[in-house]
Formats: sequence, structure tokens, C-alpha cells
Amino acid sequence: MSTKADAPVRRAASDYRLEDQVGFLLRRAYQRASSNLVDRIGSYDLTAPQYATLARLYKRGALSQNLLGRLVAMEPANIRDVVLRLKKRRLVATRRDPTDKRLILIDLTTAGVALVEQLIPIEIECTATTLAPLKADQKRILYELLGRLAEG
Amino acid sequence: MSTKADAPVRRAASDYRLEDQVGFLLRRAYQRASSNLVDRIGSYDLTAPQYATLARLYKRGALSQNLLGRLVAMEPANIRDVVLRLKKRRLVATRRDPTDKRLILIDLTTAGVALVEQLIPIEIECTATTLAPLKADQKRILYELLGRLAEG
DNA sequence: GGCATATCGTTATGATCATAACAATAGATC
DNA sequence: GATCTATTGTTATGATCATAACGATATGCC
Repeated sequence: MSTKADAPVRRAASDYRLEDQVGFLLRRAYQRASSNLVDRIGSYDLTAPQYATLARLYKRGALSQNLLGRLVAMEPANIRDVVLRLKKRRLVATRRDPTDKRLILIDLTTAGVALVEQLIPIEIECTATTLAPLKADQKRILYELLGRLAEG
Repeated sequence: MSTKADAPVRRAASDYRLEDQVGFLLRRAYQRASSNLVDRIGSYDLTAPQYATLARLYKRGALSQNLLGRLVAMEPANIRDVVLRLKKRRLVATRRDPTDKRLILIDLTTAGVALVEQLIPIEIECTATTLAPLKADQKRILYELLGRLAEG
């Protein structure tokens, strides 16, 4: 704890504060949200990106690996690994697209569908927990602002 | 691209949307912010967490590795790796605390100080870029809300 | 048909991330 | 002083992340 004040104020003063940088704030807020989620669905051995992937497939049905990746904001190389892990656990199945040999179509298995339907209410509850410090109208504003940032 | 509409609406309908989950929004917003930063300081071969670490040391002076990690929101195992990389590049130096043999004190080298002072204005400019889609009062509100989320 | 370009998936590399288990030291308590 | 507990740093494991380079397939245009 003791920083041992052997050098008082060695750096040139500056108005700069790390806490004022959005990136840092966003990273910490995401850490919190992610931690909340893992606390709840961790017993299912699922991570946040894995859950997002399953949820996407649940809503949209079969998707090419590449498009699936874009819809969950993951690079091709990353969505590949996630799909591999989900496939190993039989939550997802793959097949080649007959009309476009480049594509790999990903879809939920029966087990995958069952799991997602079990997790969705937990996720909703978890989002509520994360947003608990905010009032209703503040939540709405936050969504609006975050959405604008993400879209750039 | 073509999803090949071979299965219309196979899942039970649900009000759930992935885009409504804060975690997902925060992750995407952080991706954007991080990408903006890397676009600008990438030529220095620095990542966002590495920059944050340097910035902390710049403001606070020498810190124990553990405390440094807490101040940049990184686990002990992770801050260790970051410090090792920065140390390898001579941006940071370490020494043992004489009064508490458990502690490793981290501090910027002369080269580290020079680099931070070069990067700070870039970071500030980068934050401005990320926040460009927002009006002044919206930025203020966003900070307020994100801060509240991060603290829990 | 043939060719340039674009897209898809893979591989490799390196940097975060979180978690658990562990040895060493410090501090508190008696 | 001896012992119990807390903290610090390390190691190991596994999952994201981003980036670049690459072969295979589609698509556009001529």
C-alpha cells in the first residue's frame, strides 16, 4: 500500500487524467457487466461472447460463420474459435452451403436451443443488475449514447 | 451474404434482443474506442492497456506492481505481463521495495516519461474523436453514467 | 470463356483477459 | 516468540481479441 513518498511531484503537471478517457471508462464498465454475466451463467461454463453467439443464432437461424461473426462483432479468426468450442460441446452444428462452397453454415442444435431458452431470462435479469445504479430514463439515455458511439 | 431462407421463423418468438443487453453495447463501444486509439498510437507499438499503465505511472510516480494493476483495472497475473513487455522495451524499470520484500516497485524510465508526454496529447485527441458523435452535454452525461456503472 | 477483384475461412503470432493454486513475506494476535 | 491470516507476486490454463498472410471460391467485367 505505502507508495513510499521518495519522490514528491516529479512529473510536469498536466490536466490529463486517465479517468477522463472514454476508452478507460468503457473498459471498466464492460468488465463490470461481463463479470455480472459470468457470475450468473458461469455455472453453465459459458462466456459472454459465447452466449452472444448462441443468442444470435437463436434469433436469426442458420448463418454463415462470417456473417455470424459480424453480427456479434467478432473478427473471422475469433468467431472461428468460438464456433469450434460451441461445436465441441454440441451446442452448434455446421454444414457447408450447397450453393456457395465458401460458406460454412452454423446453426443451433436441439441442445443449443434448449440452453439459450434457459439463459435468456438470466441474461435479462443480469442486464437489470448491471443497470441497477441507473434510473429508468438514465438507462434509456445510456443506450442511446452507447449506440451512437458504437456506430461511430 | 445470402442466408438462404431455408427455414423461416423456426424459433419461438421472444422480446429478447441482443442489442438491448448493456454488456454487448459496452463491448462494441469499447472496441470502437480502442480501435480509434490503436489507429493513432499504433505506430508506437503500444496497446491501450499498455498506454494506460504508462499514464498511471506518469501521474503517480513509482507504484507497487499490485497497486498499479488495481489502478488500471488489471488482475495481478495480467499487469505482470504488461510490465514485463514495457520493461523489455526499457519504458519502465523495476526494483524491490527495501522495507517490504514482497513488493516490486515499478517506475517510468526517462524514455518512458518522454514517450508518455508525447502520447498524452494524442490520447486526448483520440478521446475527442471517439466522442465526436455526441454533443457536449451528452458527453458529460455519458461520463456520469459510465462512472456509475463501473463503480457498481 | 477468361481475368481481375472481392469474399470466406484458415493459420500464425502476439497481447489481453479471468481464474485457481501456490510460495514468500508481512501483520496481527496471543 | 509462535501462530494464524492477509497480501504480493508467480505459474498455469483457457478464452478472447486484433492483425497479417494465405488458398479457395464467387462475382464482376470484358
